Amino acid sequence: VMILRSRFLDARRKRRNFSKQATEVLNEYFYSHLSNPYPSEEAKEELAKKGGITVSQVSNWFGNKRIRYKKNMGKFQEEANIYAAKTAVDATNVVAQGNQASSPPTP
Amino acid sequence: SNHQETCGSPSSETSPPAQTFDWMKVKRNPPKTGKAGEYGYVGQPNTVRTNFTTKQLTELEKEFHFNKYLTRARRVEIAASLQLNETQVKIWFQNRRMKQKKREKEGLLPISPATPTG
DNA sequence: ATGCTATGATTGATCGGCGG
DNA sequence: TCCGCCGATCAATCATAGCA
Repeated sequence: VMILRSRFLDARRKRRNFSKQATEVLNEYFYSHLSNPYPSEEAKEELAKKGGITVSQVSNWFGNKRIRYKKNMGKFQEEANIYAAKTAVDATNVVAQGNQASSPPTP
Repeated sequence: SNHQETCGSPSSETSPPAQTFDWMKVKRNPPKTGKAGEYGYVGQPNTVRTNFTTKQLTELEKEFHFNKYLTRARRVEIAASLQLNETQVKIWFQNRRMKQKKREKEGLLPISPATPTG
């Protein structure tokens, strides 16, 4: 078999989990835009900058997050509640929202 | 430059952030890549992503370095040569071009301004 | 060490929009 | 009207990281 899957073991060999900061920023955006978690290219750049990761990584993160979220919504309820409380800027009621989707109130 | 999509029918709005929005219901149609071609016809859509062999990938890569874009004629040749559909060859080249574009873009400023956080 | 889950990356293929 | 391409995304899978 040899499982030609070898693929020369691409680059995904050694990966590092994102920092707490990055994960925090990404989740905040995701759950505060749960009705439409599709950040624009511009928003991705913003998130990438804040999280200290690349735009591609932001895209990958959202891609994985969306798929895994809808695949098993129940598993994310707890997480959803946590972030929903942090920032509630759901687009379902966006009418005249200003622009504060990002500005963690210093505790 | 994308869809807007308004929530379909989240049911009760007085519930926690557990609503079901349209994007959660999105479903892709199964691939119509009726591989086969060797022993005849296989009307049964693959339903699964085709796994290209190392050989096929090597040939496609080689061709890509020669030409980033394919002509109809060339596509037919390669498809027959590698026993793939013309569509698969076409799609492979499109994905390959996008991949190249991404690589070029990243290999330009992946250098982040120091991150002492480790 | 062993086993399972979480997660980032890769990639064949789809979706919608454009242009020829 | 049909076809190819682009850009974004989906969906399945790979391989490793992390935890018990």
